[in-house]
Amino acid sequence: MLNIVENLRQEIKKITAEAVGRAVESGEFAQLEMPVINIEVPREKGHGNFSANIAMQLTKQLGRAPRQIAEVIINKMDLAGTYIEKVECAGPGFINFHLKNDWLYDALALIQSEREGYGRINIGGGRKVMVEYVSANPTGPLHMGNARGGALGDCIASVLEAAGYDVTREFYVNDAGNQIEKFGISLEARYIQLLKGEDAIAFPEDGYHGEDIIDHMKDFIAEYGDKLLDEEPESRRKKLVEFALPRNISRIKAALETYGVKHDVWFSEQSIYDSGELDETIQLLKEKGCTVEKDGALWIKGSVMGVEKDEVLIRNNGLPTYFAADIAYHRNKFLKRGFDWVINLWGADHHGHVARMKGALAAIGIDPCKLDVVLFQLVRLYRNGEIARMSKRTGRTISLTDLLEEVGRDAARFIFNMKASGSHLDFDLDLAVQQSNENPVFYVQYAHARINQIINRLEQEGIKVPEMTEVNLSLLVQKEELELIARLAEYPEEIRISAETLEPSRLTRYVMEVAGLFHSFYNACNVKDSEDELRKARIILVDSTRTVMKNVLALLKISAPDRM
RNA sequence: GUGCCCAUAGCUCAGCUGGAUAGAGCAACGGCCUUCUAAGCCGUUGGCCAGGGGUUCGAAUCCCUUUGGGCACGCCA
Repeated sequence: MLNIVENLRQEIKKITAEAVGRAVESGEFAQLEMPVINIEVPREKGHGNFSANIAMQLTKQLGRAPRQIAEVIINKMDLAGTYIEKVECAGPGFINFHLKNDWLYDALALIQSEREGYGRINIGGGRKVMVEYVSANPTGPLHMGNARGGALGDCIASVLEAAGYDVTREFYVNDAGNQIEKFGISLEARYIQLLKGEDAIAFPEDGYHGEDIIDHMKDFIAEYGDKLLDEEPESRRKKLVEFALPRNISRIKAALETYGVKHDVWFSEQSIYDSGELDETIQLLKEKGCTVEKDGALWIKGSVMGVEKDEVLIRNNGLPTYFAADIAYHRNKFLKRGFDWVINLWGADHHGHVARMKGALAAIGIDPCKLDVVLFQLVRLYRNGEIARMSKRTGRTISLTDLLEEVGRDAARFIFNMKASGSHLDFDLDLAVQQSNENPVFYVQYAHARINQIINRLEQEGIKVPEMTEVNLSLLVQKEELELIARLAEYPEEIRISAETLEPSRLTRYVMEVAGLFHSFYNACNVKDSEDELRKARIILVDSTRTVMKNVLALLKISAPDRM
């Protein structure tokens, strides 16, 4: 539950503010308005562990050169009882803080005591947050967009859990409305075609042309034969949907499970109709004067949503739109179920929906800031250097299931989380299964396996991971050792930033860096054949590295193999 | 046409709320295995941060603009 880096930052902030305060008291500084103090980690190693830019910020107010201001502040600092070794003024007026190595040793001790809990922080304070993701159209199999959204949403949820939120993972099942109609019509057409020949009925232009529709009907006929041929079309379609929809949904569930994605709630769109919440919401909008009738339809005014155009809520055929249901659904999330924060993952092609959704929330009295929409760019698959669309096995569009069969869950989850959600993602199918240094998943897993083998080998020789009380960590002084520890110490901070930016891609990059630093350490520092005391200290470092890598990979739900 | 996203090394991408000399990985080139896993490590080469203006002590980062990509603009979801 501890974030060492953040604690240090706060401490340094306080020391700096107090020093400025003392300078004002003693008259060395004129009365001033304290700016927000920024403490950052400098890129350049020689610039210390932390750096403050307050002297530059004060130049205008004080009318003095920044370096002069910095000198005064440094002289007023009280460093007793801190990790700070020295403070110096550098460059145009930065105040750089250099820390004693003790902070690193204490970080290692923290990892040893927190173990699998290391990295967890509590910026969430147990607040209820919903992450709604995948929410694929249940009329067909999961595609690459769902695959990226699934990996991304699932990891966002995990990151928020690690950051101290009470997270609910939700799948919105679009089992109502127009596309279910279309699904029924498509099934019906295939049903008749299969029984009476292709020419018996024309397949609807805007129907679902996928092979899976035909497969459903083949199975239906195998089980029930032609008994629906003479049925009323409307009830026939209903029965066909009742047959096929649950099959699709359970297939989606199965595919997601293989993928390591498990939603806590499968929320049915139809239930919004059935519970009366849809009518309630529309009534509410009417009462608030947010709606207008024209051309036989009911519209929500663009003006109340802060967007240009009005949007249809109820069509002139009396049926509500998806948007109307979506407003009611979001009202349910916040008001009926009391979520403090809702995060939706949508493909970038839905971006047009964001502003009006937030606007509609505002119209029904919900703070739109409580809704965040993470838009992710679409995925392009490559095989043999060319864009791949079709599965080798099925000859159909590549589904999530096909992808998992081809590259496996670890590679899929890792690669989908390597890039920021907003950037386009090229997924190289060949690379994902390559067992080489070009494949980042293997690079990371190899590092973990290597660590594990070091510790195993030592244990076989009767050497165990020592207790902290019998270890002198200050023997760890080599560059490779210190850099590795420093990065391990930053894990809770990485969680914080990932949670705040909703970017789990930070963590895949982080774990790659840790792997890299470990490999460097491994090549520079021998563990097994070191002198006794040093070996103990190095075992602690290696074991801590294993803990951190395991924790990151567990969070991403990627396996951490013991040997490779 | 209007709106949103994007543009950084040959390629794929980082760069947190503006900070000091712009970073990784891959590719290319040169080294390192009788020693805990060479699926590894070390080193070298490689950049007018798309162009132009502005804001300021300071800009890849913020604002404006041009160009070049992607997407959305339906009584679809």
